[in-house]
Amino acid sequence: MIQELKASYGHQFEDALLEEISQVGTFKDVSASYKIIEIGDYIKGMPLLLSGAIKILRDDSDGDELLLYYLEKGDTCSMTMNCCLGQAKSEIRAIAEMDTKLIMVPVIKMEEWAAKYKSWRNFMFESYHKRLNELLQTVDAIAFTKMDERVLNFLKEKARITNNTSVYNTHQEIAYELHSSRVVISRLLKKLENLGKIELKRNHIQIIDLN
Amino acid sequence: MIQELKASYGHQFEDALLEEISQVGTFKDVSASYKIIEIGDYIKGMPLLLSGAIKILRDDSDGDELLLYYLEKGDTCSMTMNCCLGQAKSEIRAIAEMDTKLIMVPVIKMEEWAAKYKSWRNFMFESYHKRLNELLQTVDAIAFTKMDERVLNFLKEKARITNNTSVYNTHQEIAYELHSSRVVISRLLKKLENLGKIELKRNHIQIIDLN
DNA sequence: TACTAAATGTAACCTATGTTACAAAAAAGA
DNA sequence: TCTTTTTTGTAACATAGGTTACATTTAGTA
Repeated sequence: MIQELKASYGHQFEDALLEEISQVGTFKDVSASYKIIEIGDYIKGMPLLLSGAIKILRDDSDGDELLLYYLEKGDTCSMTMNCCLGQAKSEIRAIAEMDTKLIMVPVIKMEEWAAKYKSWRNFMFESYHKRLNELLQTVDAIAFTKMDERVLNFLKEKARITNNTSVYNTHQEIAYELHSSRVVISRLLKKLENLGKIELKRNHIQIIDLN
Repeated sequence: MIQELKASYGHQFEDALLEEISQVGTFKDVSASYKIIEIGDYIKGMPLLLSGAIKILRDDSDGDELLLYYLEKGDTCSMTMNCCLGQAKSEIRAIAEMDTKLIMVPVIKMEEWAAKYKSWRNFMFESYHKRLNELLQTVDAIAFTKMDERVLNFLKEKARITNNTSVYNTHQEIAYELHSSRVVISRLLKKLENLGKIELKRNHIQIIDLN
């Protein structure tokens, strides 16, 4: 574990901190589409991502879903950090987008290390910072851009995250994550196909050129 | 200044910290609709609100606007904290919603105090926390609720912030903040009037019952 | 008071997106 | 192979919200 920890966080954390993390943290290896956190869950630990990716989703009361952003290697979940301070229940759902390795750190350590290690403080602030900006981009996307552009951006981002020019999602799944309907997504995807940007297959979408 | 500072922050900051703040902070008294931060501005200080309220707005590239949330007494701007770490340019616009008193703290102090004072660390984390949640609510509003409900919520929130049952905005101004058009807002306000929830006057809206 | 500018009301129309319904194609099982 | 389920394609229609255009009202001010 300590090697993988160093590979992802060695450049920013002191050895003493890395040591402490490996002492109290528990290693987890979750497979794709495993549900890590559900809305309303009480948070027991703070995840430090080693590899893979996690998608963070928001629900409304009617069960409608919306993709907020992805977490990747070196990231942690600010929402989790949130829960340690104020109310303890999760406001979001976290699902492994692919096979993912992470370390769970007990929440009590957060505060302790914030006092003790400058690098940890910076890490926490930077995480909040990144997440705020990602949420801002989500706001931009839903407030200022239309669905066709959002579909395009979804494909781009998903291809980047998975490092694959094929996106393995059904139209229905994309509709859920963008909070739209299957018919609308099929329609827009067909347009993108006619523009020569993608090719539609069953269960996946082959990306040709998204520019 | 030290009295006003204590009134707003005395319960959460140690005396030593309060003392330091009053040493290095500069007191500002800005009047309603004063533009405190513009998008692209370089941030020189971190604002601590003593009284009044500030609205935080997001723009897209075409100049379209969107109200993100309000800051009130005891709040600070997480976006500002952001700028000290990563890139220094502001992603948002901040405008005084009413006459507002605040203290500007030099950004260098942020880091220093985070190491020195536990209460300051907590304050910073809590600010991020609050802001993340407020952004989440903004996401909810634009993703999951329709314009009529958003108008209603705007009126509620504005009335709460200003502590006044009259909302002094033109329909055009509301349209800007909700990223809609004047005609649409007029239409929806008229519906609310017909429902007996409000009364429309020139330049302001009298709230009757928003439930 | 008369003129001008700002704010509001309203109709008619347009467009993006969502909904319903059903057919066709592909994959998975039996 | 035959049957069933999942996925995709497509038409027809509904609706919220945006746009244009113009009238009316109100407030400021010359």
